[in-house]
Amino acid sequence: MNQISTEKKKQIETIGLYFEKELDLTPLTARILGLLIVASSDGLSFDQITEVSCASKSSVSTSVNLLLQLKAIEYFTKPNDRKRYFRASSNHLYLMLIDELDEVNKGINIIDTIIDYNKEKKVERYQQIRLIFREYLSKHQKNIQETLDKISAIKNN
Amino acid sequence: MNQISTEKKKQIETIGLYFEKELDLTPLTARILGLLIVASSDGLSFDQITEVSCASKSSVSTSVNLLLQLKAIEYFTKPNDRKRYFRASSNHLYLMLIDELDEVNKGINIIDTIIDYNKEKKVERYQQIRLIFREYLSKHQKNIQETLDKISAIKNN
DNA sequence: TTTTTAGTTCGGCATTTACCGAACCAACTA
DNA sequence: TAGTTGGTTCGGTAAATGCCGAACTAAAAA
Repeated sequence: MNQISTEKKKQIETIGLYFEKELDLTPLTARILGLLIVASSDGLSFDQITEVSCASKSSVSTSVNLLLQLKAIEYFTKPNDRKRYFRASSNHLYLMLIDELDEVNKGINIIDTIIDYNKEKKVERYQQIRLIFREYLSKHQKNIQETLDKISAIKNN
Repeated sequence: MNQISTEKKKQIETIGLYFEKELDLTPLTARILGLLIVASSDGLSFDQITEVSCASKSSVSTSVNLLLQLKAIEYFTKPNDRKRYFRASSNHLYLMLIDELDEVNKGINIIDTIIDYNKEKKVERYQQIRLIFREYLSKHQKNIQETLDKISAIKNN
């Protein structure tokens, strides 16, 4: 990762923006995650991250520690090398699903309340749309749960 | 909507927080949407909104106009009454789905890129998780698309 | 015609966000 | 032991966000 192509930089940016939204990360933290996803699985050192991300050591420190805490990234060491090398784990996908499931469950509670409010109201068409949306949420919930189960199965070998 | 129970206030808050995240609204704008969802379909006047939401006229003006523009709410008038009455439309659900579809499509592009990067890398387990996640996104995409179609069908009577 | 009503516009301000630099520390190295 | 390496901590700050109040406007009412 000495040199980095313009193409890859664009990809890092795109991936960063995506995770920034999905995982509620700051721009820099998301960019670092993007970087470590795109980077080779050999990992990047702290210094390489600061260099490529064009950020200060302190900011990188904060971001990296947050990502470690979220288990979105992990580190390893090499023999005769004090440095830690960071790489993306696959846990950010799992994390996103957990978050999403939580959000969907909230959504289900809310839509159920709203449906209940409007049980015998006039605007029937709206209620119909709400019920369709409710069905969508149920399917979505099931899809997430099944995916989480599959991933868990792999994690536990 | 002269009096408003503590229970309802809590619900408005909860709904507000939900739409704040899903539709990227400011706290106040989201609270107003929540309020109009919970309120009776008779609608609330501008003044009632300012009163219940405890916000300034200027802030309410900005928020209401944004929600109108998003078609998340709509207004109607009563004979011999200059006021506009606002109520939630069902379009916020449609809006959320459009947003979500867009996000899912971005996600699919990204995960495909990542899968491609790691085609012949060592950490096979990660790749497996990525493929499972990819499958989840496909299903999710299909679910959204089908829901949008159903809602469209109703909208066009 | 004057006043009131129903809202809009715009400048400002308090708070929060996102990042930085400088000082610091702990462990290894010469 | 002194210096270097690999980070961490913490105070500060520029910019963005989110809301407000005061002044304004267009239309209706008196």
